Amino acid sequence: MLDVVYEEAERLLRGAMAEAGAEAEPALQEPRAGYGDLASSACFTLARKLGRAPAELAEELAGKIELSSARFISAVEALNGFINFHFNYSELARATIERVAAEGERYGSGGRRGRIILEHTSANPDGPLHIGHGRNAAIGDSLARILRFSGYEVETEYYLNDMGRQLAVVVLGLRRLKLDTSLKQDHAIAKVYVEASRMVEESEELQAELSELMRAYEAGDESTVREFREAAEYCMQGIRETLQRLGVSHDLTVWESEFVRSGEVERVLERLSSSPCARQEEVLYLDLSGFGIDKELVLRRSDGTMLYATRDIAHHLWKAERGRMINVWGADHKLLAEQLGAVMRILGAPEPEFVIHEFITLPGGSMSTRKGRFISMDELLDEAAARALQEVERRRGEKDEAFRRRVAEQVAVGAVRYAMVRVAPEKHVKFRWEEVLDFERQGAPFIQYAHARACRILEKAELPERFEVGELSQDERRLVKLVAAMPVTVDRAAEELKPSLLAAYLLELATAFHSFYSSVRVLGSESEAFRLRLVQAVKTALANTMRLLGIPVLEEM
RNA sequence: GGACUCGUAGCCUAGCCUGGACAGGGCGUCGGCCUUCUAAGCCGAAGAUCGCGGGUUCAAAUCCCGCCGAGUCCGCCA
Repeated sequence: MLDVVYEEAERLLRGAMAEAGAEAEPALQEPRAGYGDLASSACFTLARKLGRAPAELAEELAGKIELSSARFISAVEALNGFINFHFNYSELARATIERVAAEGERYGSGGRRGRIILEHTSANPDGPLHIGHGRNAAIGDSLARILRFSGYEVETEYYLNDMGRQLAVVVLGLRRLKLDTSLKQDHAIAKVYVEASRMVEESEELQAELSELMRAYEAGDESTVREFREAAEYCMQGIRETLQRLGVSHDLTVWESEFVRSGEVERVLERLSSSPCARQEEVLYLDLSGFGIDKELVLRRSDGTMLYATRDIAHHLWKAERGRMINVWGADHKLLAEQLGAVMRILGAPEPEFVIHEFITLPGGSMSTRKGRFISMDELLDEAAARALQEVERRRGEKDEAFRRRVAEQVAVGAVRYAMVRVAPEKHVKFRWEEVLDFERQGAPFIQYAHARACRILEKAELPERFEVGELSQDERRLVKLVAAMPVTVDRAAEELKPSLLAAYLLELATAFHSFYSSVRVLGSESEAFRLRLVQAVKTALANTMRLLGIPVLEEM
């Protein structure tokens, strides 16, 4: 809705500039509080160009703006060299409320076109997802939801690294250790992995067996392949369970080994070996210094076997056929991301886009599945749910246990997902239990509560067809503007691949709603009809945006 | 040592790409608000040399250079 208002302001401003013979970009921006609803700093640019004072120009242009044709802009003023626009809130309120009502669950969706293959999570099948993987999954899944809502056809992919040393260690461990079937599958695998890693470290014999195992798997030895697949699948069952709990799913699981077995990796090597960047010494490698990457990229070992990066090139060539590639990767893969981009350019293929996130570290340092030093997502969710349950019991003791458990779980999932996505991905996070588990802070529960409050008002009255828009309060204007801003915010999040924008948006909308809720009554008030419709619109905007971040939408809590 | 990312009040964070009006929030602290739609809420107060130093500009948290601190990577690992 706000896009229409922006266009109108731009049209008015351009008209005035044309009349004054002073052309410049409209430079529209969100003003600071107290300076209207929309501002333009175009006069500063013009001032330089024309050698005049910004304030004087702003006065002149503001005077030339013709408001008679405007629908959503009601006033314009010049101040400190800025041109400030004021919205016609009764008009904007009516248009917004009607549009939200008409579009319902689709409000905020866009008409973008194209196919995207989005890779995220992709944790090694050697144990449960830890909180670092959780960050990846939350960002990736939110992006998938956002991009779909924007109109793209999105295919999400879990790239399964089955050719690494990790899975081989697990397989070796399974040959001589008892699998603890009392544990959740991924945790049972982790236990084997930790123990087997230690054993391998201490025994040269086992190291030899491990190398042999990896060779046999790459060669496609039938029984070895079965062992690897079974081990990986067993672990993946546990991982998928956790992801499901978080509301995360993948359309495809792509096994790294497929590209070796299909011969794609071999073909990639042939194509690359004729590149001017290719060097064949004991190993085949690419000199990528022409792309600003000093580190050479080894493609084939002296024993003829391939490396992870080589297989990933084949993987990306396959993906390139399916659509625009977006990868959500951890910061440890930054160099590989750059190298991959360069190689795709060499091959004349489209380059993947990356959303790189920094690490979550524990007080003692970074996490390691191999050393058993990590906090799993299961642990985090259980802890969050237990803590949420205490809160629900304290507040809603009168409700039955099923209700309390369901709400606690949904609050926990929302809190965890929100916490993972609200911080910009490039920020390094130091994990502290108190921060994730503190529901007193603004976060998902605060947002879920705003939605529940809206529901409780709406369930007590019929939604009126007709409504009068009178003079709006400060809170009502804020709500109208925010609801109207939802589609442009979603569109920006999709464009910039930033789910965190929606996290910030939700917080603002929930804050405005809580403030509105405490300052005025809806039911029984003079403007009941309008307020009911406004609450309905806020509820829709909240719910639609919450779904994009995978935050459970609660009617009651 | 080199490359990349981050550095905003006691703590966490937005804004930085696309430079503009007194740097937004939250936690914590202090003080108020439950006989009316759920107080997981609301209202108010105090709290910031935007890491440091230089430069560009009418204007710098934002752009450029240098330095310091933190994280990550720099394997014929994945």
